[in-house]
Amino acid sequence: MPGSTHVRHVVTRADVARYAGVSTAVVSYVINNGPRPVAATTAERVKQAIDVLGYRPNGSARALRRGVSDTIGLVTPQLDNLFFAELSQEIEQLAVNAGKAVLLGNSLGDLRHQRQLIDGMLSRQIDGLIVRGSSSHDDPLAGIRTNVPCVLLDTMVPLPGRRSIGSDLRGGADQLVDHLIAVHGLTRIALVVGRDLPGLVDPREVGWRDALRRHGLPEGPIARAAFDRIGGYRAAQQLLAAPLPPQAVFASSDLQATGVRRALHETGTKVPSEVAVVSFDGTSESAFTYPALTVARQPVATIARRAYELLGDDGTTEAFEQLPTDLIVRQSCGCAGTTITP
Amino acid sequence: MPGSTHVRHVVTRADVARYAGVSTAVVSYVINNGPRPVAATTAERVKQAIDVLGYRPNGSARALRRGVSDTIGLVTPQLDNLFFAELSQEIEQLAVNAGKAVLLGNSLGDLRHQRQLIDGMLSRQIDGLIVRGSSSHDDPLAGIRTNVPCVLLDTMVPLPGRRSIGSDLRGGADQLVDHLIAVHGLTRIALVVGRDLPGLVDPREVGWRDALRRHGLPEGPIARAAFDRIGGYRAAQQLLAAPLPPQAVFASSDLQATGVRRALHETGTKVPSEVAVVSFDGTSESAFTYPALTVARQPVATIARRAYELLGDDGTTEAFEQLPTDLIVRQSCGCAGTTITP
DNA sequence: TTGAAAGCGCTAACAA
DNA sequence: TTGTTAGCGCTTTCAA
Repeated sequence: MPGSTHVRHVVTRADVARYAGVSTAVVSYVINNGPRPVAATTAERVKQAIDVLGYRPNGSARALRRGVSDTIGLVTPQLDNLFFAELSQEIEQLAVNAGKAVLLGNSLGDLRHQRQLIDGMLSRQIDGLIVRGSSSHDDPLAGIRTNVPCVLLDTMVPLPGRRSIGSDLRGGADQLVDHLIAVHGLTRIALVVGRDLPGLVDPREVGWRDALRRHGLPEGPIARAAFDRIGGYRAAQQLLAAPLPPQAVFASSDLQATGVRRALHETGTKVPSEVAVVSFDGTSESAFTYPALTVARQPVATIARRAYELLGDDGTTEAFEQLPTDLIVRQSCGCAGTTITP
Repeated sequence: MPGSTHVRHVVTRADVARYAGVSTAVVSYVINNGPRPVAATTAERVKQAIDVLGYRPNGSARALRRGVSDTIGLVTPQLDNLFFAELSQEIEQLAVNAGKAVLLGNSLGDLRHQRQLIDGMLSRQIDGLIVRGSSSHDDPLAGIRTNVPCVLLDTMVPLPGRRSIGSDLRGGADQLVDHLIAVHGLTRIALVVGRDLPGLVDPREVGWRDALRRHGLPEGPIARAAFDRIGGYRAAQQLLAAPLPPQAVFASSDLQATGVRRALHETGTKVPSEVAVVSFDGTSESAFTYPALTVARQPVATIARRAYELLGDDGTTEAFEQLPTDLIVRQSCGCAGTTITP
C-alpha cells in the first residue's frame, strides 16, 4: 500500500479528536483559536486531550498546508566575532518573541558555503532571510531565485534590488578620528583596515581620510590586514616598526583592536600616553579592556530591529539604510575616566 | 472547494514533471538518486527542467512525508559569551557538513524561555536537540514529552536518563591551581565562582579546594558572582579590599577573568607579579589579552563532535562524559613567554 | 525503467 | 457550533 512506510507512534490531531470526541477540525479551531468559534466546554475537553496525550502539532504539516513556516534564516560569517554574535542574538530574540524560529548558518567567509547555507534554508521553507554576507561587495543572493523576503546586513554599497541595513561606517570613522585630532591634538593617526577590496574603498578608510583632510593633516600610515585579532596584531607590529611610529591607531574592528593592543603591550608601548587606540564596533568586551576602548559603537540592537522590520515590509523596495554610530569616549584615546561605561 | 486557499506561483515537482514529460515519481527518483533507477537520458531531461524552472524541493512536504526534517535544534544561554559562540559554531559546522540545518535559540538564562524555545523546535520537527541549559542542575527537558534524541552540554551532574557531555571542570580547576602552587609557589589563591547553587557545589570550586588541600594550603577567599565580566569585576574588587589580598585569582570563566583583570588594572595591581590570574574556558580571546591568560581550555571542538555523535547514537543510553581540559600555560600565571599561543 | 496513486498531518472552505 | 473532506508537495509501493 503506497504511503504507509513509517511506523506511527506519535500522537496526531486525529488521536486528540478521537480522545476528545470531536472532529479534527474542532481540534484545529482550538489550537489556532479560530477561524470558527468553539464552545467553551468543548474547547476545554480538547485542551484536556492535548494535555493528556502530550500532543504537539506537526510543524511540517502545518507549514505545508499554510505555506508559512514561522521560521526565518540568519546567515553570518562567524559567531566567534563578538559583533556578529551580538547581532545574531538580538535578531534571534526579536524573532522568537514574534513566535518565529531561527535557522542559523555561518559561512566562515566562504562564498560557496554561504550559498549552500542559503539554499538549504530556502528549501526548508523559511519565510524570510537575513544575511550578513562574507563579502562586502558581492550580492549573497546573486543567482538565487526566490521570492522570500530578504534583508542584507552591513553591505558597504547599495546592491540593486536589495534591502540593506548597517551602520554609517564612514561617519563613525570620521567622528572617531576627529576626536583624536580635535580633542587630543594627535596628528599621526594610523589606520588598520581590511585587505584591498576589488574596486571599492572601505568607508572607514574614507572617513579616516576625510577627518585628516578636514584638519589639514597628512595621511597617516595604513596597515591592511585580516579583520581578526591576529590581523590587528600584525598590522600594529608593522606600524610600530616604521621610523616614525603613529601617535594613534584606528582599528576598523574591535577584534583588530585586541591584536593592536596586544602588540603595543608587548613592545612596552603605553596606551594611550604613547599610542592611543580607538576602534570600530564597540562590542561589550570593549568596555572592559584596560584602558577601556574609545569606540564608534554600532547600534546593534537598532540594526537588528530595523532588519527585522524590513523583513516584514512586504514591499520589495530597494533600501540602503545607514544608522549612525555612537561615539563612546572611554580611556584608550587619552580621555580621563575609570568607570565602566558599557 | 476545500484546501484551495493560497495562490500557486512557486514551481512544484508537478511542474518539473510536466516540463520534462515524465511522472512526478521519476522526478523524485532523480532528485533523491533512488530508490528506482532512471535512464540517463531521462534523468538529464529532468535535471534540465529543474534548472530551467528554478525548482527547489519543498522541505516541509518532504519532512512530512519522510518523517525526518534534517534539522537539529541547538539551545544555549547566550551567544555573547564567546565560549558558547565557539561551541555553537562548531556544532553548526558539523551539522551543516552532514547536510543538516540548525535551529538556534538563546535562553538568556531564563528557564521558561528555554522551555518555550525547546517546545518551538520540537514542534518544528527537529531530528535532534542539543542543549546547554541555563541552569546547571535542572533537566532542561523535564516535563517535556518527546522521543527526539537529545544531548545535554556541560551539566555539572549526571541527569537520570539523559546524555550529557562536557569538560572535566574539577580536574581542570585542580590542574590550574596546582600549577600556581607547584610552579609559582603561590599560597593565597582566591576563587571567583558563580553564585551558590542549590545543593550543589561547582566542580571548579571542588578542584580548587582539592589542589589547595593536597598542598596543605588553607582555603583562600571565595568571591561569588555572576558568570560575566561585571561579575568578575565586582568579585575582584571585593577580593582586593580584603586586609590580605590574594596572590592569585582563579576565575571560573574567561568572561569573569576579563572583569578581574580590569579591576586589577584599575587599582594599579600588576599582573602577574603582584596578583596572578588564571581562568577556565580558554576561548580564543584569552590568547590575546596582556598578559596572555593561562587557562584550563575546554576542548570545544571535541565537545561539539562528541555531542553531535551522541545525537546519532540512537541508543538512548544514559551518559555523562567529561572530557579533559588542556592546561595552556601563558603569562598571566607568571610564566615567561611572549608569543601568541592560540 | 516508468507511472499511478496513497497518504504523511494539517487547515479551512463548505455543509449541516 | 461542529463535522466532512480536499489538498498542500512529497516519497514510495505496486503495477505495468
